Amino acid sequence: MSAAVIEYDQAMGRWEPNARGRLEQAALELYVLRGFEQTTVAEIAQQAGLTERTFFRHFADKREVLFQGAASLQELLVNTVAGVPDSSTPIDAIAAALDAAGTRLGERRESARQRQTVITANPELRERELIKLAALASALANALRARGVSDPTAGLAAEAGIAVFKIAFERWVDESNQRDLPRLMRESLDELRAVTAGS
Amino acid sequence: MSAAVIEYDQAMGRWEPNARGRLEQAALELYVLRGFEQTTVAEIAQQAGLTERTFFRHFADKREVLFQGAASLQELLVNTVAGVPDSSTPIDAIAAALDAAGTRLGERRESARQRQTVITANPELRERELIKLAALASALANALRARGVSDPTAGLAAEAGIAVFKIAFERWVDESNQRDLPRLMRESLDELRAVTAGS
DNA sequence: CGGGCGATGTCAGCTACTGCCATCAATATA
DNA sequence: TATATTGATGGCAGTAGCTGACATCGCCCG
Repeated sequence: MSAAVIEYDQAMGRWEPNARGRLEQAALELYVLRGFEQTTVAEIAQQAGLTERTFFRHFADKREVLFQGAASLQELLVNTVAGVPDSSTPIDAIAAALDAAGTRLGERRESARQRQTVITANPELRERELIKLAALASALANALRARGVSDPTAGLAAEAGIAVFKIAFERWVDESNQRDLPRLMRESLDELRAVTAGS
Repeated sequence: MSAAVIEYDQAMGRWEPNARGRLEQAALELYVLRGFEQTTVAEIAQQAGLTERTFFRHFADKREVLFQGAASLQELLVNTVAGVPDSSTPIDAIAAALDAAGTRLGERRESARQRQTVITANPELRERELIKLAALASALANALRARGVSDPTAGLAAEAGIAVFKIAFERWVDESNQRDLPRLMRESLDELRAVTAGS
């Protein structure tokens, strides 16, 4: 199933709709096709029928175009933590957030895999991914503090949650197994509980 | 205590000793003085009495000059995990590694603080720091697997260990408290145990 | 119909980073 | 002692990411 490669090029005038979306799609296609480093921003812009300068008005840099979903994922995590019953422990709130994230990300498996293949193939993109995950951890910690969780605990619970997220997502991507992402999240969290208890 | 600002400049000929060390020192001084972004590689090289081209022969990029200690820290962690008694659990091995790392890093507190101030002030440097920490986690996971720890557990224990490392180091840097770094590592690990057990 | 306004184009410029080749100094070798 | 070799450095040109300044275009609003 080859994704349709749509070319816009110079024929299109200005003000065709959804410039940002066209740039995103063009970037992903080219990153998959030739690799991240071998793709220039000028090429992306050309394929989207725009100029390089316009690309940088929509995205802070060449990497950021791959991480547009991060903001809404962060919002999902924070809202989930905020919406959990008052009686819940910090780790329960984290578990709920991981479940929500797993459900959301698990929906479009193939596109997630494709994107992740591009990212893991390039150290610069790995760096960007890691700082996005760190931002998620920071937001989770804040959400826990808003629930009254005290400071070192909030940070640790958030970091531990993101660690589980990373491991579960990694397993989900490279294994060709049947377990879905929310299940892997729960299993990984249980394994973290087991390993920290062991001593 | 102001660090002596040594200038080499054009007067020095080639082949003055320790070019790499001079570049490191010049870079740190300028990053502290003017900030990372406001410092050009040409300026660093000039202050070290070298050229920009030579800088890039010693360091892969402008950020890498701040992360030379990472390799030896990774070695320390891996060796510590490898040297722990066979009877130890994974989390014990991690605890030992964190203790060793805390002792090592705790020795030069002021220079660590200075370096960390530069890093946290700049997102690009934060990204580099995070990928170095991810490399530590990966190396830790490998060291655990070499001890026979099975796969999801090894990765989770390693990630959890690095999470504790991050939190403890952060506390050590911004608080002006008396607790030393190894102690903060132990306390943070205990808090992680407590939070994961809660549910 | 005209003027404001936001999105885009155009252009010049800086800087990080690389490849290629020349040059230098120390060391090995004849 | 003279010379070849070698490793580190300099010099230079070039690419690409990214930015600032200004012009231009199309839409909307009065």
